[in-house]
Amino acid sequence: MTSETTATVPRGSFLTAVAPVSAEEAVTAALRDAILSGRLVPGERLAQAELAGQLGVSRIPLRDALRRLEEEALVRIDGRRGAWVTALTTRDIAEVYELRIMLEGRCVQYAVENLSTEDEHRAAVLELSRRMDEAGQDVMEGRAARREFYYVLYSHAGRPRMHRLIMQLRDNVGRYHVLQDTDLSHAAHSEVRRCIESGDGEGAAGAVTKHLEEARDDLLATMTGESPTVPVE
Amino acid sequence: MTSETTATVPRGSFLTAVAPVSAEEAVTAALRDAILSGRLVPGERLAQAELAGQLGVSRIPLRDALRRLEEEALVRIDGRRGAWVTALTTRDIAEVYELRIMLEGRCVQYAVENLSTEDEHRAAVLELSRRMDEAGQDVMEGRAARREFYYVLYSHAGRPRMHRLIMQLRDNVGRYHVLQDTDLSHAAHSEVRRCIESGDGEGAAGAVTKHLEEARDDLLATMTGESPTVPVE
DNA sequence: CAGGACCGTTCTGCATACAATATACGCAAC
DNA sequence: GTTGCGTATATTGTATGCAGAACGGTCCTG
Repeated sequence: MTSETTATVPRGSFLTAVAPVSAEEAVTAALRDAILSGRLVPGERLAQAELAGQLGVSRIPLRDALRRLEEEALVRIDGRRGAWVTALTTRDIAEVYELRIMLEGRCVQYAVENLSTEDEHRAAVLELSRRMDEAGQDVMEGRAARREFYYVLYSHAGRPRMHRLIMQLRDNVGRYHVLQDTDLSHAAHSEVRRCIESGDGEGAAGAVTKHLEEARDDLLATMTGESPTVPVE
Repeated sequence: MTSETTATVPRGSFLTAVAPVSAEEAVTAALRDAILSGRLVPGERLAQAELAGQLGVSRIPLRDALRRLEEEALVRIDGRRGAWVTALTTRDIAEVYELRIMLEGRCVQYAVENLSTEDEHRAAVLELSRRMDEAGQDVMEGRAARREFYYVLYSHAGRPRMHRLIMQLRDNVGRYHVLQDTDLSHAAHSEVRRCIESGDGEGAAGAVTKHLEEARDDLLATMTGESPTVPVE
């Protein structure tokens, strides 16, 4: 009940997976995927009528999707003037990483500690970890595998708000990474996996924190040299 | 449509921003105020047509308002079944306070440090602090004053995401407080004010953290004895 | 008498249509 | 040549109408 329904949305310029529940949800997923994958670049204008026509829906669910993505900070809606794909400045990036470091360290610690007493869940998480390591060849596939791994891992922290927040922050900065730090990430993820196996929550927190600090520094270093991320206006 | 209804809606208790902008924004403010003030209690059903009629607008802006409040976790929308005012469990309360403690300690420290070099802004914040102390007689007025004080204070941390997040978390648990901890709060707020005057960021962080821990314990103690906060279904 | 299925009602989600506002272009005045 | 204003266009926000799903009640059946 997941893949066959892609035919419901016709001329999908950007469209990968469609949720079969409501039009708004399908449009949200399509636009989110387009933004995260980079097909819709930061600063790009999002015209309601144009997108609605491309996705084969009315403007109402599309507006709802834009508003939802605005709450996820992927889209910026400015009064009656329109909507654009959010463009982050280096200051924004730094803030997002500061929040991630605060939240993810704590979250992964809770998750690892909880998993130490839930063998079947831990096995599933470790299976995702293994798949994450294997899918390192393709760039987008590796990114999706990492996202799913941490999504499931953090879901075991027993803190839904924290979990949701972290994933939003991840998605926000993830599209800015140029993806050449795979080896660096690989080491950090292996460390996290060992901590899951040994039930070392604090160790996992330290590994995640260190990994995030390195990723932040790496990203900020690449950004400072370039143009300031497409000023929206 | 009727011009009279627009006058009833605003109720701009805290000056967040600007004047009469859109119907959706007015409806959002009205519903948010109703939820935070307790006129709409947790678990209450929110029917679109009924609320739209009461507020004098169509169902479209009202739907938008409900979706926005859902993102603020004040409303829960369940598929095609309807919308309810969010009811928090003790576990939810604990998580929200854990997040607040993590975020607000850091945020107030940044704010106080930044204010130490911006005299005019610091004066404005201290003025709000004074007004907060004076308006302690009326319950709702005191709550609004506290909210505005921390809103403005935290806005000087230079971290808009953190600021927005904190205010959402505040609003979520604020409506559950029974408001008899005013003297306790008063001492904590005085401590924060002294730290603002002296530029002691770490001291402010400690005061806020301690205050939040006490407020959390107080709220959880009152909730455990009572009924489990209106189960939604 | 209890349980389940059918049907009417009610509500939500979506599409279409209309109104209002921001933007862009052209023209005139300085 | 530049600046300010007025009009035309484009785009968003909102209202109304319609289709489909969820809920409640009633009737039928074991």
